[in-house]
Formats: sequence, structure tokens, C-alpha cells
Amino acid sequence: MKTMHNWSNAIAHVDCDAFYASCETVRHPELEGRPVCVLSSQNAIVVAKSYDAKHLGIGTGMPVWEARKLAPRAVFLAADFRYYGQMSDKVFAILRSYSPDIEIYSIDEAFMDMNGIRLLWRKSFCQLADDIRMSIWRETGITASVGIANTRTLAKMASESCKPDGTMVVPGKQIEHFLNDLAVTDIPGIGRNRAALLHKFGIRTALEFVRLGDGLMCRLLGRHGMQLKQELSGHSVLPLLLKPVLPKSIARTAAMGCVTDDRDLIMAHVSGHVMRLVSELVARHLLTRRLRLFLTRVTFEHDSISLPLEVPSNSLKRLMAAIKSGFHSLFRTGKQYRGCGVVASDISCEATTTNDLFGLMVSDTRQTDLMSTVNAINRKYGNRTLSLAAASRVRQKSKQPRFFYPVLTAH
DNA sequence: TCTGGGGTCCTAGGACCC
DNA sequence: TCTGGGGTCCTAGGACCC
Repeated sequence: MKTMHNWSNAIAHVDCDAFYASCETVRHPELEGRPVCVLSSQNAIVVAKSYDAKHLGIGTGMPVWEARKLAPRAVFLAADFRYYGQMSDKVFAILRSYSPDIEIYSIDEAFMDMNGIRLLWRKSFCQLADDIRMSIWRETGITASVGIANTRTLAKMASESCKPDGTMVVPGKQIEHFLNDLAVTDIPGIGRNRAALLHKFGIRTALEFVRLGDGLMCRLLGRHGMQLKQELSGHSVLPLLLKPVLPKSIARTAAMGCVTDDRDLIMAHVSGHVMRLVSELVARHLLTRRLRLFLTRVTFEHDSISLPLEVPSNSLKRLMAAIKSGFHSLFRTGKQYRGCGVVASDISCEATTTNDLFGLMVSDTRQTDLMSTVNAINRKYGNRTLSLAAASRVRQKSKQPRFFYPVLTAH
């Protein structure tokens, strides 16, 4: 029997390759071999691309017109997040069959606590990683990359380094060798600005980063830098979040697709966002105690207003009332705006939020029930079967079906 | 590259209270 | 009044991530 490395801690990071584009190729097998780009809601920019598209120079965030110029043969598709979410659920179910302790990090990434998992399956980490990738491919048709290391940061760097469709296991003894081949920009948490700062001090590789003295590290990047250094040294200081946590905020925002000073039109967009926000809150059984409404000017500056609510709520009526009064004080006649949005914060859970003395929340309950019904109908018949009457101007403009809430007209 | 949407955490400064 | 410290809340902005 082969001897196993002694692992103090083992974490896997599983990352699907070109996730949105891969999902589209699974759904449309005829796209196989063609560059695939998935577009943002206004079809303005590329939000995801296949490896073929990437090799042609198409990058995330690139305007569509530019991508079309680079790759005339490429396929450009509108994003379908509902479908990607379903594919994502399948992938995570597979991961849970290997280890029950997973942290879902994004729609296409998860960390897995692998401690003890080798004994359970009687396989090496390398074999397990390959098994996981094969299972995902067999059951969903998409490829993923898997990295395994002592800490979550190293595991993430490992999976990134073997993309696409690869396995990378980094035992403690090989960490320095692994880091020597990577740049500081390959460290998650080191973006453009922090990298520029590190470069000024001659630090270019991940190995130079991890060897930086505590004093200078603390001065340059503070606590965050110290944590990363620990993680890259193989000492786990950022544990996995194995239980779902309440979100700090939930936002619904969008560019309007035009620049306008039309008060009613802008309010219609805002109403649409409130509707989507309430729908999300109700679906997740969450309440908010504070809203923020913001309008984006032509110059991309944000004007915003904070709107505390009397009680935690997910009632459309209550939230709309707050937003309407906020809009009244925020909107400036004659100013040109290009976007708007609403953000809910001070989030709590329906089940654990105690009713207030005045029964305000009780009166909201019927609203919540109604919204649940709207959500159910939209799930069954399509996302925008029922929507808010106040948002009707936006619908008409974009030639989408016009069925409004709270006047529940069915199609 | 001239513009997407949805998140997180951190810091600094002002207001306000004791 | 010419001068403290500490705590909390809020906002704005920065940096980063997918």
C-alpha cells in the first residue's frame, strides 16, 4: 500500500471551467467547437466566455461590439441565470456526495473539507480530485478543475493553476515550489492596486510575498496581508463557512439602457427593482430593516438616500411606500440619469424575527403570502408573468409581456 | 475597454451621547 | 467652559471577488 502524506488540514477547491459558456454548450451541443460568449442583461458586455473565445482575445467586461469585431464567428447569447443556477445545484449535490462539509463560494465554485475523506473512500487526494471531476463531467457535461492543499487560499490557487479540466494537489512540502512559479497577482485578494504597491517593494512572486517580514507586510497590507501570508504558508486561518449565513445586503440594480431625466420612466425602473427585491426576500424568507435607493448620474456618480423602515419587512406595499418617499427627495428635475437601484440591508430571518408590539408586522403577513403566490406563478410560467403595474412603462418599452401586480391579471 | 450586476470587508470621519 | 475619553451609529469611499 502506498504511504499517504501526513496532512494537518486538507481543503479542496472545485471550480467549474468557463461555467456559463459550458452550460450553454451542454444545452446547445451544436455550439461545440464554436466560441461562445454570454452577455449581460442589456446585452452590452460579455460576462462570460468559452476558452475558444478567450483565445481569440475576448475578455470579461468587453463591450459586445468589440467582441464581435474580434470573433465574427462567435455565438453571442443572453444570460439565463435560472438555468445556470440549476446546473450549479447539480454540481454541488455531487460534491456533497463526496464530503458533507462544503462551502458554496459562488455559482460555480465551492470549497470542501477533505479531512478524513481519504479514509472514507480509501483513495489518495489526487484520485479523489480526479473522481470528483469525472463525476461532474459525467452527470452535467461540464468540466471542472480541482485543487487540494492545506488552506483554502492555496487550494483556490491550485485549482486556478491547473485550469481547465485539471487536478492539482499541493502537499505542505511542495508549497514553496508551487508559489515560486506564481505571481502576486495570482493570490486571491491581491488585485491591481495591492499588486502595484507590492511591486514598488520588489515583491513579484507569491514566494517573495510569503517571505515578506511581518512588519512590512502589516504596514503594506494590514491584517488582510498577514492573513494571506499565513494561508500561503500552509497555516489555515480562514476556515470554511459550512453553515449558510444571512446576507449583509441584497441589491437589485441596473442601467436603464438610456440616459433620461423622465421622472416617471425612472420611477418605473425603480419600481421594477423593488418588485424583484421583494420577490427575492420573500422567496428566501428574509426581512429588511433598511433600504437604500440610488440613482446613477451620466457621470456614473451615485446619488443615494438611506431609508430605515419602522419594522423588519418584506412587504411590497411597505417597501414601495418607503422608496416612493425616498425617490421624491432624491430625484432632481432636469438632472440626467442612466441607472438606478435598491439595496436592502439589516437583513433578518422571518422565522427568528420577533413580532413588534403594534402588530405592524402582522399586517405585512398577507402581503408576504401574496408575494409567495406571485413567485410561485412566475416560477411556473416564466419570470415576468406577473409584475408591478408601476413598472409597466419599462415593460412596454422592451416589448415584454405586461402582466401586472397587484392587479393580478393573468395572460 | 468608456461602463454589468451582485456581493464582501475595511477605514476614516462626523454626529451624537454619556 | 477652551477642554476628555469612549462608545455607537452612519456614510462615503476604496479594494477586491465572481
